[in-house]
Amino acid sequence: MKDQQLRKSWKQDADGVKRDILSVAMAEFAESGLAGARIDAIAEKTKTSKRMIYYYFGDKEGLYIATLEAIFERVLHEEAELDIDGMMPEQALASFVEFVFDQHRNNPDLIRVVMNENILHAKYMQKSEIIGSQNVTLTRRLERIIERGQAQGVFREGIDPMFIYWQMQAQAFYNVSNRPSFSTKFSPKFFDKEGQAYLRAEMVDSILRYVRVCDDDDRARDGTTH
Amino acid sequence: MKDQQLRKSWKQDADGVKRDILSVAMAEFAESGLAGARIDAIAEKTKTSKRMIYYYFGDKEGLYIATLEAIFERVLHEEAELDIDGMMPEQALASFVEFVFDQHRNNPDLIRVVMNENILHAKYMQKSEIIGSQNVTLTRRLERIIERGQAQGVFREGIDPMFIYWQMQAQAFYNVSNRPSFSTKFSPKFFDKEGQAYLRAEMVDSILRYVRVCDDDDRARDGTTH
Amino acid sequence: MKDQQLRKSWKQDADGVKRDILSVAMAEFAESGLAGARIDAIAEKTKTSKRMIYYYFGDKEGLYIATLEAIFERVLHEEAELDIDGMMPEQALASFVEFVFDQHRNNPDLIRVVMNENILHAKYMQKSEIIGSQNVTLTRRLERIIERGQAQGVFREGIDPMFIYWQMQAQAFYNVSNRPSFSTKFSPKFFDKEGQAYLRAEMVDSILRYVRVCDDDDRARDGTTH
Amino acid sequence: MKDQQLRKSWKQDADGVKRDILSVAMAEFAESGLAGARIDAIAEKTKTSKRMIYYYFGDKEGLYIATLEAIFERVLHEEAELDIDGMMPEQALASFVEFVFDQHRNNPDLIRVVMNENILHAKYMQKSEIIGSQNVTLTRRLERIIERGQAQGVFREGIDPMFIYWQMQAQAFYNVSNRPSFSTKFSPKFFDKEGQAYLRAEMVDSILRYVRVCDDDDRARDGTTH
DNA sequence: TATGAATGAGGCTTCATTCAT
DNA sequence: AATGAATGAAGCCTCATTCAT
Repeated sequence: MKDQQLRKSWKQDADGVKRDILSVAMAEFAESGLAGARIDAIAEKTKTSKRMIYYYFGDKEGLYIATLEAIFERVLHEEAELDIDGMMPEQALASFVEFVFDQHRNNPDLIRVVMNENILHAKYMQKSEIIGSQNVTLTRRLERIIERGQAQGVFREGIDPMFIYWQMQAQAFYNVSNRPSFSTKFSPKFFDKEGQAYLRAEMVDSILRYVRVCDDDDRARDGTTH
Repeated sequence: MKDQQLRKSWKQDADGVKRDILSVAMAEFAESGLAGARIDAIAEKTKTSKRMIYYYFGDKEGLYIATLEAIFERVLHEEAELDIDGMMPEQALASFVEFVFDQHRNNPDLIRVVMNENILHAKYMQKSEIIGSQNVTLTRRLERIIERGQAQGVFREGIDPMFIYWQMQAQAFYNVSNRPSFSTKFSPKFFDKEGQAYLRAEMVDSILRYVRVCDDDDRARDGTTH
Repeated sequence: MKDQQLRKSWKQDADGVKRDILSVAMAEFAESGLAGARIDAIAEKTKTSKRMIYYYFGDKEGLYIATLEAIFERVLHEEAELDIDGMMPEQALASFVEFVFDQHRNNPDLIRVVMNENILHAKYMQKSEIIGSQNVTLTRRLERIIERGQAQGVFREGIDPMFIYWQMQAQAFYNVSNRPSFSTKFSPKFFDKEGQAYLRAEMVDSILRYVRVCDDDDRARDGTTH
Repeated sequence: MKDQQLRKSWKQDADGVKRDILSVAMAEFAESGLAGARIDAIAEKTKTSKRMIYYYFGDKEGLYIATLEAIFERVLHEEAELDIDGMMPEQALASFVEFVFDQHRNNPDLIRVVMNENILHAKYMQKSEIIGSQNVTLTRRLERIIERGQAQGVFREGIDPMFIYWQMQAQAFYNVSNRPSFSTKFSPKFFDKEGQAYLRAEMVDSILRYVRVCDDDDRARDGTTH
C-alpha cells in the first residue's frame, strides 16, 4: 500500500509476498497449531510457492514465530486505541473490562494461537524478544485507574491491579478458548448474542463489586456471616 | 463388580493392559495433543506392544476418545467427594470455589486435554455420549447453595448460578492453561506457592463480593458514583 | 442334518461347524478373492471363533481350497439334474445351451471364485485332485447329442463338440463375469430381465446355426460371397 | 505437441518418470490386482522412488485409475488401425472378428486388469470419465458392416450388431481370461498355437453362419426339424 | 473342543525439507 | 527471485497367525 509505485515494474514486492504468506500462515496455525498446520496447505493458499516460504522464513518454526510476533503486534496496535483517560474511575474500569472482553472476542485467531503456545509451554513466545516486553502499557493504565479510584475513595484499599488484570484476561480468554468444551459439557446459553452481552455485563459488575468500598468489608476475609 | 476372581488364573489381564495403555496415553495426549502424540511413543512406555493398542482401541482416535472419557470419569469421581452440605452458605460457596480451583490445579492433564479438545472445536467430546450428560450434579449443588444463601438473606437476588460456575471455571482453568503465556507476557508472580494461595483467596473473595448483599446495590448497575 | 440326534448333547457337531465356516468363506472369497478376503471378517460372520478356522482348515489357503472344492462339488450335483436324453438333437442341444447359461447365471459365487482362480493362474484348482477329473460327464453328453444329430442328418460334419462347449462356456461365463465392465463401457441393455432372455435365445440360435446343415456350406470356409 | 524441447535441459523428466511408473504399475496390477499389488514392489522396479509414486499419483487408487485409463487409451489407439472399410461385408466382418480376437490375445495385461475390475464390480471404471465414453467408434463400424451386408442381401435381417459385438468380446475375452481354469478343468488343447488358430477360425465361421442368409431360416426359431 | 489375548512383519501414506535449473 | 521435481524419515494401521488356558 505504501511504496507500490516505486516497484510497479516488479510482479510482487518482497514485503507483499511476506505479508501474503504470513496472513495465510496465521489462519493455518490458528486452526491447527504448530504441529497440525501443513506447509503444503499454507503454500497452496498463498499466491507464491512453497519454496518462497523457506526462502523468507527459513523453516516451519521460523514461519510460526514470525506469525506469533505479527499477531501480538497487531494486538498492540488495537490497545493504543483505548481511550479512557478522561473518565471517572468506575466508568474507566468498566470500559477497560469491556475493551478486554471485546478484544479477545474479536481476535479468535490470537486466542487460538496463544492456546497452542500454552500447549507448547510458551516455548516460542519465550524465544521472541518482541513479545515479552510489550504489555506494560495496558497494565500501567489499569494501575492508574485503580489509584485514581482509591484517591477518590470509591475503590477500597488492598487491591492488586495485576490480579484484576489476570481475572479479566482469564474470563475474556476463556470465553473464546473454551467455548466449544463449555457448550458441550454444560450449556451453550452464554454463547449466543444475548448470552455474550450478559456475560460481558456481569463481568463488569463482578469486577466493580470486587474493587468497590463496601460497609461490610470486615465480613469479606473470613467467609462467615458474623 | 466383575469376575476377576474367575480369571485370576490367566496370565493375561486385559483390563490391566487397557488401564496401562490408557494411563500412558493420557500423559502423551496431554503433552502433545491428538496430532502431536505418537503411537510409537505411547507403545514404548507401555508394558505391551503397539499392536495391542490397536487391538483394544482400534485406532489413534479410538484411543484418544477412550482417554478423554477416562479423564472425565476420574474428575466425576473426585467431585463426589466434595462435602459442603452442612455448611453455611458463604462458607459452602467459599469451599466450592476452593474445590474447583484445586481440582483444576491438581489435574493439569485434564486441563491440557481439554485445551487440545477446544483447539479441535470439542469434536471428540461431542462424539462421546458419556461426557455430555455428566456435570449436572455439581451445578445443581451450586444452585442449592445460592438458594440457601438467598433464603437466609446473605446473598442478593438476581444471580445466575451458572454464571458463577462459568466464572469459577474460567479462572480455575486459565490459572493452569495459560500459566506459560501469562508468565512470559506479564508476570510469573502468581504462579509460585504464595502467588497461588493469593489467587485462590482473591478468587473466593471476588465471588463472595459478587453474591453478597451490599447496601449500595443501587450503584451497581450503572457504574457511576452519583 | 444327518446324525444330529446322536450328538444332541453337543452344542455343535464338527460337520456343522465346518459347513458353517465354508458357507461364510465362500461368500467372502467370492466377493473379495483370496488376497482380499479377511480371516477376521469370515470369523466374525461365523457362529464360531477364528481359532476354529485354523483348527479345521489349517490356514487361509487351506480354507480357500476347501471352499473351491465345495463349490465345484455343488455344481457337479446340479449337472446331474439335466435331463435331455429323450429329446431330439436340436432340442437337446438347445436345452443344453440353456442349462449352461442358467447354471452360470444362477451361480455368481462360482463365477467370481473362478475369476479369482484365473487371476491366480488356476494355481489352486491345479492342486486339487477333485476338480480336474470332474467334468467329463457333461462334455460326454454333449458329444453324444452331436453324434445323434449327425446320424440323423440334421447336424453337419466337422464339428468339434469341445469347441461348442468352449463357446457356450465363454458366453455363459462372460455374461456373469464381465457384466460390470460391459455395462460400464458399452451398454447395460443386455442385463435386465428382457436383455438376458434375448441373450439366452440368441446364444441358442447362434449355436444351432453353427451346427445345422446349410446348403451354402461351400461359402462358409473362405468368408467370401462367391 | 508438447514443449519437451524447452525442457530438454532439465535433468528431471516428469513425463518420463510418470510413464515409467505407469508401465511398471500396469504389470503389477495386471499380475496381482489392486489389493494384491505392492507399492513397494512397484517402486523397486521403477527408476525412481516410492515417494514419487505418491507425488505423481496421490495414492494407490490414484495410480490404479491412471493405469486403467492408460490401458484403455492404448487399446483405443490400436483400434484406430483396423482397416476394413474397403472390404466386402463378409470379409469385413471376418476381419473384424479376427481383429477383436487378436487384440485380446495380444493384450493379456488389459484382460487381467479388466478381470480385476470386474471383481471390484467395475468400481473404478465407473469413476473414470475417460473410459465410459470411448468405444462408440468400434461398435459403429460394426453396425455399418452389418447394414452393408443386409443391403447386399448377404446378411439376414433381425440382427442386433451389439449382440454380435458382445459375443465376439465374450469369446475373445474368455479365451485369455479363463485359459488357466479351462485348461485345468477340461482340456489344454485349444491353447497351443494350432488350437488358437482353430478357435479363431471357428469363431469367425460361427459368427458368419449366424448372420448369413440361409434357406431354412424357418427352422431357426423353434429348434425343431419337423 | 474352544476362546480371548497376543504378536511381528509388512503395508500404505505423510511430512518438512532440499535440489537443480 | 522463483519453481517443479525429488527425497528420507517416520507415521499410522492391517494381516495372518500363534499362545496360554
